[in-house]
Amino acid sequence: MILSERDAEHVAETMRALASPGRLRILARLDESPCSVGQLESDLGIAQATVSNHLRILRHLDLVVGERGGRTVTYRISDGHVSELLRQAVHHVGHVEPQAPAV
Amino acid sequence: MILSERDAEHVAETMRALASPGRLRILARLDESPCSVGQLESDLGIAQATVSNHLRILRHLDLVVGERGGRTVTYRISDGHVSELLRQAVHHVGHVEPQAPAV
DNA sequence: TTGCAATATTGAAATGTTTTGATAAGTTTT
DNA sequence: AAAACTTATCAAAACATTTCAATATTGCAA
Repeated sequence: MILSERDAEHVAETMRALASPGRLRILARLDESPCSVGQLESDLGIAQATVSNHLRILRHLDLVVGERGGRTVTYRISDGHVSELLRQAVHHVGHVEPQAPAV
Repeated sequence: MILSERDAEHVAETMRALASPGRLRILARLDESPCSVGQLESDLGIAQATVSNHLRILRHLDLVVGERGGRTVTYRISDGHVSELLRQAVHHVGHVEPQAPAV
C-alpha cells in the first residue's frame, strides 16, 4: 500500500483524535452507552469545557454524533466501525485487562 | 470497556505514532518491504534526520525493528499486528483508493 | 589510520495541542 | 420575561511535536 502525502495527512488527522488520553476515555465511555456532556464530565472528572472541546474534534471527524434532547445533548459513537478501531487500538497495546481477570 | 487514565495514556502514546503523516508513510512503505533509512529518505522525499527521528519513535514503541547489516540498517514492520492496525486506520478513513480502481 | 558512506543525535525555530476560566448561546420552568 | 440549567465557544498559558542543518557516531575500505 502506497500512501501519498495527501492521504497520509488525512489518515493522520483521524489518528490524532485517538492520540489523546482524554478523547480515548470519552470514546471508551461512549462505547459503553451514549450519554450527555455532563455525564462525561462527572464520570471522567474532566472539566466541562475540555469535554466539549474534545467532543467538537470527535464530531468533526464523524467519530461521534450528538443529538439534543431538551437541555442536554446526548453523544454516541457514530458507528460500529469506530468501536472496532478503538477496540483494536486498545487491544494492540495489550496488557490493558481486556475482560474480567481470571478468578 | 472502561479505560483508566493510566491505560488511556498508554494507548494514546501508541496512537500518537500513527498521528503523523511522515510516520504513516514510513510505515506504509515498510509494509511493502523492509528497507534502509536511505531508501526511505529517497522514496519518500523526507530529510534523513527526519526519517531517523521518526524511526526512533517507531522503534521505541516496537512498531518497527531495525537490523544493521554493514553500513546500512534495514528496518521492517515488527509484526503482522502492526500491519493490521495500519491497514485498518487507512481503511477507516476510506476514499483512499484501497486497491486498484475498477477498470 | 585516513577517508568515505550510512545512520543517529543534537539544537533550535516554527507550529500545533491541551486545558480551563470566563462567557455566550440555546432550553426549560416559573 | 427572568432565572436556572446545559452545552458551546473564546482566549491564553503551558506544553509537545515536527522539521532539518549541523554534527557525532559507526562501519567498511584502502
